[in-house]
Amino acid sequence: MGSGGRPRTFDIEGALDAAVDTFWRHGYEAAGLAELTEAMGISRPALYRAFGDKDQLFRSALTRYIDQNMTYVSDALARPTAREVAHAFLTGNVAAVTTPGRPAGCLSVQAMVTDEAEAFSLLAENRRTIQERLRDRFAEAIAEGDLDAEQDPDRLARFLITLATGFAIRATDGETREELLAVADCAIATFSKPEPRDAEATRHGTVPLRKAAND
Amino acid sequence: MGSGGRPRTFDIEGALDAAVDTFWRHGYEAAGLAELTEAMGISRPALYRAFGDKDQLFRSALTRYIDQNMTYVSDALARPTAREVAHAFLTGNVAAVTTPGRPAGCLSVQAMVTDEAEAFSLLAENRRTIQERLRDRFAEAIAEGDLDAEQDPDRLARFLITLATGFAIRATDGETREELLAVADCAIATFSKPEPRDAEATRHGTVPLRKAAND
DNA sequence: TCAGTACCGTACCGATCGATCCGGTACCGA
DNA sequence: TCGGTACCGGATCGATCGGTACGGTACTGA
Repeated sequence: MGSGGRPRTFDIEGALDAAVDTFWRHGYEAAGLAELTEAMGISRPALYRAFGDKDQLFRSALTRYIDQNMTYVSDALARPTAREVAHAFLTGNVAAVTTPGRPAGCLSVQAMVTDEAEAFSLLAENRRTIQERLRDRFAEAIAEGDLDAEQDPDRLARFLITLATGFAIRATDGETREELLAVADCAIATFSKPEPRDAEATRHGTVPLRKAAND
Repeated sequence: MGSGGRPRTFDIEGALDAAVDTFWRHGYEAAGLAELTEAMGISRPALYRAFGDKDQLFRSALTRYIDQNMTYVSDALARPTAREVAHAFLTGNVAAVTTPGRPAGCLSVQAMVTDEAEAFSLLAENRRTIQERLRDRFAEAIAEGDLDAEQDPDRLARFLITLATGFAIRATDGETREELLAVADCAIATFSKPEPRDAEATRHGTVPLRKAAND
């Protein structure tokens, strides 16, 4: 029983990186097999042998993209205060979507064009996962007294995710890193501390309202 | 020489509306001729005779979409205070991207997948135009004393556009209108008035308050 | 040496893409 | 009545889509 066979003649991770770049630039539908194989430097059958089909290749590429380009999410969540979490998340996102030498925007948003394909659910699921991690982190911050108790963790998490998603689109519109960072600063103000002595000022800076329905 | 010819047998505006819906649901690339012609109820050659080619059809559809579904932008800009402008813009956008019976999201964002096509520039240009109108409006608000003079009109406009763009994506992720409205309320707090002391009625933003002092 | 295995890539598959050819038809003014 | 014109749509175009069949090759263990 032979365990061998002809060895692969290309670097599979290098090829995957090229696939990430291609999907990132053009999205799922617009990235054709011809473009993919040319960027990856391999033949069409080699792609199918190594990665399955186009959909599986995209899933592999998305996983690698998340591992390599969204580490700022975990980094942000590890910050000690809610305000720092929000700040690190937004600035990290801006940096990621405006990295020189890489395609503008975010693969998770850029590829969303997939017309009700299976891959679509992966992207929304990724955003939902990050949103849940942010929400849990802000709930913790409230429990610790780090964040105003009147704030809704779910709403704050949604706020950050929505803004970050907007950053990805705006970056592909040509917005610069500095411009997006300035926008991020607008949002940080939402994450004020309880300010026990001057409660009224805190109340002014935030907007207490009906809590969002969560499902 | 005859000026006539066989009359068109379909409603060209109705067909265009169907095209808007199809592009809205699937984006530019994913909306195929077969799907378009079926939705529009006309044959393929009829489409080309009436609208030119696919690209020109999309431009016509985008124009009609803007005319019919983005009136909230002009409405928002006409509000008396900067805070009301911001509030009306964001809530109007949320309503537009979560209208029951219509596709979730925004055609201008959904169709952005067009792989460096000419149509792409139209979409970014549309966002830039709106951003400029908001910026001018906020500059005016500062001049009138309606908005804190330390605010940057350009940054505020960018902030709203970015958030609205994010709303469009998040709506297609399945976020509900209420959830997005709650997020919008987060952002309204940024538009504070020059004199923070008398600001008490910042509830859920439904009741915009005019500045008690002069202007 | 030789069967087994997994890689290689040329050439090709059916389906679908956007776009058009062309014979037929309905309306105009002369 | 008739030439001119513009719309009608079935049939079809070449190009490209995602995906594969297949003959050839390089490595394994027996």
